[in-house]
Amino acid sequence: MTKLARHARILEIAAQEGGVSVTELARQMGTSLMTIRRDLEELAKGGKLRRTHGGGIPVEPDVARFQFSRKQHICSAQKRAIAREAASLVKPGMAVSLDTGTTTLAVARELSGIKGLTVLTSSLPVASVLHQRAECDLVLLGGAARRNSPDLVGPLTEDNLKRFRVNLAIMGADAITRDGSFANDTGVARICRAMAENAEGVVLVADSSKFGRTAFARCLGLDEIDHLITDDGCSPASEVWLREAVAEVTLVHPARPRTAGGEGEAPAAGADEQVSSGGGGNCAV
Amino acid sequence: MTKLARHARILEIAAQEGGVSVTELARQMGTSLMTIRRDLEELAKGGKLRRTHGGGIPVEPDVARFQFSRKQHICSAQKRAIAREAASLVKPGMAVSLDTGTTTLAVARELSGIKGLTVLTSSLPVASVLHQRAECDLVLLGGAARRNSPDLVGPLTEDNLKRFRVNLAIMGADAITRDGSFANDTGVARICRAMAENAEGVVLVADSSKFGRTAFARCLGLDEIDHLITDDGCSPASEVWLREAVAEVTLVHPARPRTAGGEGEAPAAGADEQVSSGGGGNCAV
DNA sequence: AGTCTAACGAACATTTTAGAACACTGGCTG
DNA sequence: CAGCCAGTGTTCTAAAATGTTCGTTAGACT
Repeated sequence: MTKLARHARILEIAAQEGGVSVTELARQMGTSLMTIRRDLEELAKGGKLRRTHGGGIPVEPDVARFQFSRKQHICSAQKRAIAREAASLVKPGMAVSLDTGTTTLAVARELSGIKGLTVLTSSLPVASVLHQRAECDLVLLGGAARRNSPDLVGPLTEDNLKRFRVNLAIMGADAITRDGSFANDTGVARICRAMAENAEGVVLVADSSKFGRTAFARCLGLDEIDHLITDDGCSPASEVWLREAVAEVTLVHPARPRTAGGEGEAPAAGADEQVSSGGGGNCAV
Repeated sequence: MTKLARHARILEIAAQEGGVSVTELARQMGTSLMTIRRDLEELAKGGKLRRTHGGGIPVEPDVARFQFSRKQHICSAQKRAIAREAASLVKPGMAVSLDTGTTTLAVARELSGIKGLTVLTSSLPVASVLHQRAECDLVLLGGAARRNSPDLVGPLTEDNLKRFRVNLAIMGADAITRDGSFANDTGVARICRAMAENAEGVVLVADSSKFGRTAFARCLGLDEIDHLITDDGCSPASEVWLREAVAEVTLVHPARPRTAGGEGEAPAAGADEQVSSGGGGNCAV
């Protein structure tokens, strides 16, 4: 085996496996360790590989990243609990649409593992979470990219939505009042309405901080919402009118840790950076 | 698993999940807790991660990332030169469409600074590069997300394309023969055709390694291409039939450093170009 | 507020790897 | 043919990485 052949093979393996080890390569190619080291050194010098102790890894994997404002750590425990509840409504094989927002993003994270899903979304973060999940068909709605927000709006998005029917639309809101759910952006509100129109069931996910505040654009009337999922932090008064107007209301209790997995989630809204020790349970976003 | 490989993985998980925990990472990577702690310490020291009790959170948690295959570094000098040449065809105020591929991605990078652009794309990396560029209106075509590639295909994408007319379609290819340009994916090929149909001008960007190889799905005939931009590594024989079939062909010289403006280079039609006779050169992909 | 658990980080022991120096091989050129 | 040279293997020592133990401390629970 010639040097160039080894180099090519090393790069191939590195790309495929995500990394190579000197000892493993030497064994595989029947050469000495020193030879492999010299190979790696050369490849690293040429920028084709990143050298590590004991081996090498491919150069920076290419990522497309969409950055957006960082306000998402707010109410993370509540959002996580709400998201779990919402995800429990999604059954294998369903088609669901997710609109933009931090809470729906949390839902997307919880959807992993549900098989045979088809997900329709206008949110790039949601798409990013579900992309490459083997069990999920992902359809990204077209549209104009909002400048400071990684999601798509506009007539194209709305028209695209008309082409699909989903079992469940899971949507967020910036504010909820007796008059319905509201968003700060009219484009987003229109998407929200379009999603609701093309879904059998409409689920609204929103932490309790959304009650009693107000936002610019109306999305949905409370009577259009089939199921509202929020946390137990809303005022008793709100709960009364909610239960009157919305077909089904679920209050989740984020503070109370759940059995499986053992996640002791940080309770307070102020504790934005707590990563609890337990299982992977740390949804800082 | 080596140290750097772990570091990369940790950052990846942190970005995707919104946080990591020491115990979880140690279990997942089969190392001791202390090793993970030292990893996190190092990452935190480098500013790549914020350390928390029990784990860490990404410094920029609010990022949508789409990972894709790591072959971008291949022929990067050629691609860059080609991209510059292609970008020089784009004038302020134009509407252009970009299809998927590493070369078109390079073009997107070179487009920054051109004012008043409207860009239409089915590629998430391209979108990510252009997103938040103040001078650019970005329309992402809807569609099904391809599993191992961060781009969108399918009937929705094709239909969406029909709604727009652009001045220039800038497209890549996986292979180019006398029969035209080819892609490895039929969906991508269809998008390519749809883009060409709705554009006043069609520019094909492809490094010379694409010649003489073959790919599965045909995109465009050579007569449908208004302008082909490639590097000087293609064989003289290829150059002959290219110039016969394609309206305009530009060969760029990546080795020869260009002046700052990037536009000064002559189209090199008659210029003495030392074309390496080796055929595709050393470009693997 | 007090107690208890889990995480932390320092110090040390152990294993693995790096890299320099030198020897060997086979093909090539003068 | 001798010499050269790139590539390779071998040996050895320093350095790096990792695991383990243990006293300390930050958070979580009551």
